[in-house]
Amino acid sequence: MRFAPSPTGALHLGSLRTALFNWLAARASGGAFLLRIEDTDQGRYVPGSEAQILESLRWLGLQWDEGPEVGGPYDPYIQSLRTGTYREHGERLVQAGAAYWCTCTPERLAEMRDQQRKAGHPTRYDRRCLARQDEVARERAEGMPAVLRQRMPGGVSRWDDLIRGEVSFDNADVDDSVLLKSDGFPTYHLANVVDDHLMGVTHVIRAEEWIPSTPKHLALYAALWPEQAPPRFAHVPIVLGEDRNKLSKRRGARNVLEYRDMGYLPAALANAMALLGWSSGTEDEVFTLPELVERFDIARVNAAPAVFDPKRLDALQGLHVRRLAPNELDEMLAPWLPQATAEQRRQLVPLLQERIVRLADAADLAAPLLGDAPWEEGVQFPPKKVDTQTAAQLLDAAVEAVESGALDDVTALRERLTTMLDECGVKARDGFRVLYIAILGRPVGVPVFDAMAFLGRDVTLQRLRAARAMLDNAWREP
RNA sequence: GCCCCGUUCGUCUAGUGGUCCAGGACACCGCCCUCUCAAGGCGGAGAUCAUCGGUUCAAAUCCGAUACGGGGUACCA
Repeated sequence: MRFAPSPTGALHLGSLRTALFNWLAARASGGAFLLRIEDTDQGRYVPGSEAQILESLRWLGLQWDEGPEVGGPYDPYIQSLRTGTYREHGERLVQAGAAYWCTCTPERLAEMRDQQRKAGHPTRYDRRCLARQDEVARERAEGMPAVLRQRMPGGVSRWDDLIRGEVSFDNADVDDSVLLKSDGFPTYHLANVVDDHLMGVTHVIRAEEWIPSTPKHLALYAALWPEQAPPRFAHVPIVLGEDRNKLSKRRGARNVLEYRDMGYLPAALANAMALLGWSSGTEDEVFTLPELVERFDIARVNAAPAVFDPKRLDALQGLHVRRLAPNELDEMLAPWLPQATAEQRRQLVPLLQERIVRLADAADLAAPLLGDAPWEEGVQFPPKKVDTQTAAQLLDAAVEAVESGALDDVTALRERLTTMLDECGVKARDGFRVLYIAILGRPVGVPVFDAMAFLGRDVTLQRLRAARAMLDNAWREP
């Protein structure tokens, strides 16, 4: 199984899923996962994108068995370093009568296609150069730019797609594609087939957009290695955005590294992507990577395109976060809470684990505990259903209790204050909002008594008194 | 234009001729729990299985046509 991205940009969710399915299929069957960089288009090459792709795969945990950096028996795994091989195979195709040189200009081709379309015919090369190969050879010798074209055989192409079952094409509808460009680089069709064969690829798992060119690949395998069976093909459906179009950067699709930087867990992202088009067949849906490997079967992948739902990713992410052992989460949170000491983080984890989705959420939740707690813009104080007098009384009682060491037993403190509020006729759920605002600066957040214990006596008293002072001010300026 | 692929709740899906007047998950709504927010538990609403026709005692499941969606049609991958 191989994943063969082209370095024309960062790794997006669509290609990520293709990579994931390849990796899972390889791991599930004990096969090798091979990574190959298809950089045969010099015009579209984006510097740095290759490194980004590798980093994305590594972050997700999709380790490749052969490929860049790790090497392997068929090194190099970068197509721009293998151009000699492609030319040799191009030559072999010419000898076998399966390819021919062509010197037609782009202008002529465009005009030809125009007319074919107008006449209601499929657009395909008219083989003008095939009929004048001697002349073309002369032109090439004179330095005229030329491309090598595949000579598509007649008949019907069919294959048993692992995902779609039998697919067939009338070869008369398939074009004589360019195999070697005039700059000497191969196109995908040639490079891909040659490399997959030479590298021993047995299963080609790629996106659906390759279905129409599979007949070309099949013809190439047959011409080059007539004795051997071509690899099996599995064409996975496209991932769509919420607008039902193919995910694209322009429409706000993010790349893998952006999800990492937002604080998603690699396991959650992989889980969400696996569930797009695949299901275990049971009602379980939350899986780690090893659990996916155990259950994955490429034949269970759906043929229909799937819409990516970020809400589903969030839900899965929450479940994965809660599944983590406290010390695992602790470790993962470290980069997000740089100002916290190891001990503080350890105390924070139980308060955060059930409340965060993205790891980045931890920073917001913990902010009032690790630094100042400025009051949220527009916060109502005292809050609804709590009169100023009760709020003052509550804060006074809290101050007094904390002064006499109540933070050693916050449960008792809570009970005391609850009783006090009862006597004032205010429900605890309403009254404690006063405390939330005083301590955290907003009416919601981590449990306030735990927060006070975390902050310690001095900071707690300071914040309670500050809130108390606000009430006095409010009195003086009605 | 030509070719190919697809079509089950808003979304992801289960379902491979009878056990499906279609099951689960996310999202949504309600209730419970509760110091807030979450988390968790329970419940609700939500799909004439794209449409039409055929095969069959029986069809979401098999066949055909139509519609709609998507992909391809490059010296991009």
